[in-house]
Amino acid sequence: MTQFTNCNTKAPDHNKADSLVFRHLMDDQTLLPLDSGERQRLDSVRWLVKTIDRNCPVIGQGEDREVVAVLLSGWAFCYQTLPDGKRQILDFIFAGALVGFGTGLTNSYGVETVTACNVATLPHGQFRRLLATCPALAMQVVERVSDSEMRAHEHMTSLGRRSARERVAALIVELTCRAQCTDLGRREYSIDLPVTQMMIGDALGLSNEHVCRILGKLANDKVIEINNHTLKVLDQPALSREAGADPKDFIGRESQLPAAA
Amino acid sequence: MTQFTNCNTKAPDHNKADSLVFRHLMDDQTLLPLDSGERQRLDSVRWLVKTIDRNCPVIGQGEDREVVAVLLSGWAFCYQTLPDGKRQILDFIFAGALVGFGTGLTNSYGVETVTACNVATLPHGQFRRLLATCPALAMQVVERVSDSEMRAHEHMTSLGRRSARERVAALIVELTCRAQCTDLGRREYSIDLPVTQMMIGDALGLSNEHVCRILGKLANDKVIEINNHTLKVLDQPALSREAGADPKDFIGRESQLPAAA
DNA sequence: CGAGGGGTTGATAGCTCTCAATCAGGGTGG
DNA sequence: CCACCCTGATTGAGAGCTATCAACCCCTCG
Repeated sequence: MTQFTNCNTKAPDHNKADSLVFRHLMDDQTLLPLDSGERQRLDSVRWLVKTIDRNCPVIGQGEDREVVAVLLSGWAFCYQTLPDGKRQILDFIFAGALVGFGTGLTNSYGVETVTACNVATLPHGQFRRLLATCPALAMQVVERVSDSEMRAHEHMTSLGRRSARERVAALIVELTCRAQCTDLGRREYSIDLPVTQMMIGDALGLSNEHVCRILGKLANDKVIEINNHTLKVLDQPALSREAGADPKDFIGRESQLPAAA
Repeated sequence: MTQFTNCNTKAPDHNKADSLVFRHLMDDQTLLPLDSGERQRLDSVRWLVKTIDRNCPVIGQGEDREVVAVLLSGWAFCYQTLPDGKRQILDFIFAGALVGFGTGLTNSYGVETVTACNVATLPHGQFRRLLATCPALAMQVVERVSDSEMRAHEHMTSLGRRSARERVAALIVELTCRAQCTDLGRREYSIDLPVTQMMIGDALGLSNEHVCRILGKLANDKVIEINNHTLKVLDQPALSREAGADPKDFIGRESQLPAAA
C-alpha cells in the first residue's frame, strides 16, 4: 500500500532520465566534478516519478516512513495536525524541495499538494544508503535540510512574536521572494498565489476570517493588491518594514539552483 | 575578534583529546567502523574548547558565520531577536547539540548559555571541508539537523495552534523527556529547570506574567510542582493529554548517544 | 544596605477567535 | 444548458484569551 492510494495519480513515467531528479537537489557546480563512481551510483537510482492532483496527499503524517520525495514542479505544503484537528502548516514548498527525510519510524509531518505537482519518490532506506556513499549528495542534503530549518526558525519567530498583520506581511515577503516572482524593474512584485486564505491562516496560526480582514486592510492601505489569486505588492518597502524582516533573509540555496529542467 | 569577546571565558583547553568532541556528534556504532583515512581526518581536527559562564553569548545573531560549535555540557538556547527587540527562543539545547551550522554569510540565530557550558568550536570552513570528506560525519550531521528541524516543527505547531496552557504543558513534556530526567519507577518525572519564566515566555510566545499564572494553575491542579527551580511532574498522563502530544515525539537521536564523557 | 533581577498578583485594554450569515465562483449531475 | 451544491471569501457581533501596565515581594549580589 503506497501513500498514493487515495490520490488521483497519473501513470508513473520511467522514461525520463532519473538522474535529472538530482538536478533539483544539486547544482552543476556540485554535479559536474563528480568522480565516475559517485556519478554511477546516482545514475543507478530509479526514482518513481508521479503526477499528483491538487489538494492531494503526498505523504501522510504519522504513516510509516517509506519514501523520501522530491518536488519537481508545483506548490505543496508540509503540515502537522493536532489530535483535536487543528492544523499547522509548517512550510510552503516548491520545485526542488526534499520531503519525508528525517529520523524516527513515522513521518512527523504530512505533505499535501496545493497545485498539481510532479513528485519523484525513492524508498527511504535506499536514499540513506545513497547518502552514505555519496558525500556530494550528503552535503547538498545537509544544506537543503539546513535551509528548511532556517525557514522553520523564521516562521517560529513570526508565530511567537509578530502580530497578525506583521505575520501576513512577512509571509507575503517570503513567498514573493522564494517564488522568485520579483519584478524589480517595474518596482512591483507580483505572484500567482494558489493558496487559500485558510491555508494562510493555518500557516500563520490565525483564523481564516482574520486573514481575510488583514488582507483587506493591507489592500486598503495600498500595500498590496489581490485579484483572482494574483497578488501584487504595491509598496515593497512598507511591506518589508511591517514584516520586520529583510527579503534577502528568505533567499536560501534553492534560489541558486537552475529552473526546473 | 571572536564571538567570545564579551564573555567570561576560561582558558582554552587543548589537552583533551579533540576527537572526543565527535563522541558528542556520533555514536560508537558509527565511529568505530571508520576506515583509517576518515579516522585520521577526524583526529587531525583541533577543536577549541572553552568554558562559558551562564547567561553569556556563544554565537551572536547576525554576526559573520565564523564557527560551528558543539555544546559539550550545560544548558543553552537558540534565539532570534526582531528589530523591535522582541525575542523568540527557538530551541533549548543540551550536550551534543550542533549550532552555528547553516547556509548564508551570517548567523540566522544567536545562541546564549543558560548555565555555564563547555563548548567546542571549529571554523566554519574547516567543518564543511571535513563534512565533504567524511560521509559518516555528514550522515550524523544530517540527522542532527534533521532532529533539530523536527523540534522546530513541533514548536511551530505549539506556537500556532495551542493555547498558553497547552504550550506550557508541551514544553514541560519535551524538556523532561529530552533532559532524560524520567523517573518512571516512581511514576514521577522531575527535572532541574535552570530557565527563567521569561525564557519560557520567549520560547512559547507568551508574556512572563502569563507563564507565571499558567504554571501556578498547573501546580494548583496538582499536575506539576515547582520548588526552587526544580520541576516535578505529578501527573504525567494529564500533562501529556493537555499537551496533545506523546512524550516519545520528542525523543530524537540525541537521547541515543552515550552520556557526556 | 541599596540595587536589580526574577517572580507574583491584580486591573485593564486589545487583539484575535468563534459563531453566524451572506455572497461569489466553479464543478457536477440532470 | 441550467439548477444545484460546495468551497472559499467576506462581513458583523460578541466573547475570550493574552498582553500590558503597575505594584509588590523575595532573593542575590555588590
